[in-house]
Amino acid sequence: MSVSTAIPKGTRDFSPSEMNRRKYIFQVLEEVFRRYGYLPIETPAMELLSTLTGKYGEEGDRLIFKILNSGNFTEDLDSDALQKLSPPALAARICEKALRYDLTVPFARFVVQHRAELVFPFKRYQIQPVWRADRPQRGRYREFFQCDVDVIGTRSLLCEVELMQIIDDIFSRLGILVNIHVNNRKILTGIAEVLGQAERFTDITVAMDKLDKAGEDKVREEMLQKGIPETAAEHLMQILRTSGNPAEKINNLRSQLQSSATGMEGLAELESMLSYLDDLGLRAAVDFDLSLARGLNYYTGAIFEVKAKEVQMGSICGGGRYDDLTGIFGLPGVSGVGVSFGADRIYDVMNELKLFPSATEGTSRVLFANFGGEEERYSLKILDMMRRNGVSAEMYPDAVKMKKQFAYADDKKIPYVAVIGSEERQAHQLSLKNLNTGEQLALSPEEAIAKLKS
RNA sequence: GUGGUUGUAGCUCAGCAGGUUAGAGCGCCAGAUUGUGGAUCUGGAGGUCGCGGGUUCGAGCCCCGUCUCCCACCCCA
Repeated sequence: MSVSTAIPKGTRDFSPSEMNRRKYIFQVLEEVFRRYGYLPIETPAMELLSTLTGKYGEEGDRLIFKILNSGNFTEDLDSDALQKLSPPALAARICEKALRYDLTVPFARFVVQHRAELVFPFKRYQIQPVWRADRPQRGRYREFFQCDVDVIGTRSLLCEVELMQIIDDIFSRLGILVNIHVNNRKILTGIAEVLGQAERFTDITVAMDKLDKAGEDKVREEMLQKGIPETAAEHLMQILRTSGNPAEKINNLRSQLQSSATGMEGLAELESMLSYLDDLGLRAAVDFDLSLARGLNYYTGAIFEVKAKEVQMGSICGGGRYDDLTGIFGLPGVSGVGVSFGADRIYDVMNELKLFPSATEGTSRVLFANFGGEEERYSLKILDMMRRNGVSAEMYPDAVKMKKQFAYADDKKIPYVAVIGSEERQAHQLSLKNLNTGEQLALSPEEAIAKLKS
């Protein structure tokens, strides 16, 4: 009777070839992040539950993985309390830790905690897994990597512009064609104000966000259900129908949102950002998408979302500006902006489109065949010499049939096999066979190294 | 949290109206004269048909329960 080899729902093992491809994505991200002046940090997998709750909206709170306290955690609970407490209240009593849900909130906590040592504006990147107790499906995992870049400590719109450049840079390097959707929470606030429904902001944005997926009727229906007056819903629909290129949309909205100072400010910000981008000329298509809202309720300014053009998949990158995320940790008035790249979805997209370069398959450059005895000892020396000269090399550990050793090289996609039998050893040579072309040459160790490094 | 779907060899799946020792392809292992792979040929190993119960002379196939997988909604990377 053996224990099941199953792993928790929504988690995955990664094979060597998958890891090679994943590493490739991380390398590209990291290289670009560094090129724009961002530096790495890491934070723990778990945070105090109180650090995380209340930052992601009601839905988000439910999806936080909580960690049961150690010891006798029911000690101060009578059975009555167990029955009566709501799930969140009970969780607060018996769980003081939780797995991180994203990297932005831990980052805000980090900034406040280490503010004395940091140089502001602080630019950091962070590539770590996060956990969500969501129900898994296509492109959705319970454990996945986020790759965040954020600047905190400045309100400059140049940061938004820079993040857009980073997004453009990364996806063009990876070869993924994308649409970048942008909007501004202030514009959404303005719309809610103009509708006379400022206090229903969240309900309105949540409904609006579904526009492209569900359609007008469903959105209208949801709003009425949430108790928003029909006239306001109708007015919203009219505003959402604003069409044209970004500049036209902005102009059109200006006349509609005149009475909202916040809304006008959002439009000005967006316009300014887009004009910088016009100068810089991004490769990706940038679309002002009025229905883009984003559920994370800490965003206050610009918001972004990136979707792959050729694959049906949720967003592969998203983010925005948050004005007061550090406030709750005791440092008010510090504005930041950042985006998060979803490495796992990017992987899925690239896999589907076969975008991984063949170099990511790589392993050793050369396999030394093992003949055992004196030849084995001699081969080991040459092998060591290869490694000291920067050639990734390995020797088959057993002196088994050549057929089997060659098949191993073939399976591992090792391009060369070095054969050193008694003849080669006496001649101080090795037979180097290229498995792709079938060509086999008798070379000195030095010549072989030169060949393998080319 | 809501709705739907799936569960047979390591993988992808067949399995006729319930009837004898459950199949295929791929993969794996071993050979085709002992220093050369990816091809071909030959042979072989491997399954308590998700789990529990029921109906039946008899169940992979029917019924009930349960778990699981995947998909969609919600939300998001």
